[in-house]
Amino acid sequence: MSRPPQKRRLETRARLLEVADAQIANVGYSGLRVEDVVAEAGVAKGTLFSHFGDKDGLLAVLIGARMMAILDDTEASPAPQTVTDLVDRLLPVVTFVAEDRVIFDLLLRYSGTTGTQTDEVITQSFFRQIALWAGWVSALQATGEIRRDQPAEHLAEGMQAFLNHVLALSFCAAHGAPADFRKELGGYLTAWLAPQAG
Amino acid sequence: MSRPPQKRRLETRARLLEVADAQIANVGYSGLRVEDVVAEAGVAKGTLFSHFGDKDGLLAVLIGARMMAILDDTEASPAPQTVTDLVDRLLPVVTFVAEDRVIFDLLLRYSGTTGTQTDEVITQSFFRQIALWAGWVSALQATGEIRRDQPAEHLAEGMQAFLNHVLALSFCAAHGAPADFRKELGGYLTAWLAPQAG
DNA sequence: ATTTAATATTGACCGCGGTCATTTTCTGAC
DNA sequence: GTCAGAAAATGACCGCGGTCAATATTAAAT
Repeated sequence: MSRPPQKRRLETRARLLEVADAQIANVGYSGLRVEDVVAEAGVAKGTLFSHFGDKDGLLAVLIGARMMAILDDTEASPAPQTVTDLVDRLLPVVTFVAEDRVIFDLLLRYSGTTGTQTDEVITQSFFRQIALWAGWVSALQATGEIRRDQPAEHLAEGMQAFLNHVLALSFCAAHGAPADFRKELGGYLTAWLAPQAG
Repeated sequence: MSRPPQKRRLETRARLLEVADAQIANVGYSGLRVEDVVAEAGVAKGTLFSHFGDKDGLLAVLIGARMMAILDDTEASPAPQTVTDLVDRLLPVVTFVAEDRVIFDLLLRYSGTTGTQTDEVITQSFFRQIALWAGWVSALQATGEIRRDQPAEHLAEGMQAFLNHVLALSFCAAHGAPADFRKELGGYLTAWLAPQAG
């Protein structure tokens, strides 16, 4: 039958993640090459794939970890008091996602799946982010800063939709997302989240 | 200086597109292999890349053409009279985009760029679609079916944002988009487009 | 007709992600 | 200790997108 993973396997996995993370700091997510990772980690190619399935699986773990770190910071910071504050709170995530097209694509790909082994972290980070935003929205609904005619979770998912949209357009065009973020997404969101009668 | 393309080149390009389109009917967009296309077209590999840059460039032309065909049909049909009608009018596009993950990715990638040679068609189709939707929205704003506090173009882009979001989530989850389309996107859009005071 | 220069095409070659039968290493049973 | 069997790791191999210096074709100039 199936036994728990052995010590050696866990060490190999940790070393692969460590090496990949270090190399990404130099060449970026798009520039990462599997052969370089296994060479520096001192393992064979097949070993990496047996751990993470494919290259995206490896990246998903690293990206999920960074998303979690960003969410840790964000949760530690004070809650937004206005819609403008709320939009500003999204900046760290947007900046990270805009760092590399690969990040955007992978978050889009893994964010909705029920967690398997490889995409566990990235999936959790996604739901955690929506929950965090919904909490903010709910608080601002109470103060009348945000419309009350829709549930906070619904509005939070809408925020995600707008964010994806602007990021996608930003990747298409030459300009990076963070620079124009406040103008474009800010305009969408403030209008959309504004209180309304009925 | 630069001369206009020669007859032979145009013929080669047309043949490549023809063959690729036929093969896609069998194997789907994801299943298309460059080597098969050039083999059946009777040209060398490098020729294809000199025409379309990369595989995505070839697919972009074909996808753009299909988008244009869908838009032709849609424009020929009667204009929507209600928000529900409007949501229904989006179905042909959604069905097409959901046909293959590659379509979604490529539309996202090329839709915002200023037209170069390869992505010209897909870019035009994007702007045409937004303009078409904006026209519908504008008409429904006049009859009071849709909120008037934002310009029609703004709302049309928002529709695009929601549509992308739902499609992305649909690709992540197991269920296909068209089935749940009316429920998810319809819910978002009707609430968002509803008239409001202020 | 011949030359000339731009254009169009070729096909050998490469990079890199991914596979899989084989070998090595570990763990528990006796 | 040693033997059996599972887990882990190996490395030769493959598929396929993409490149590029060399070659062939075309159209204009003389």
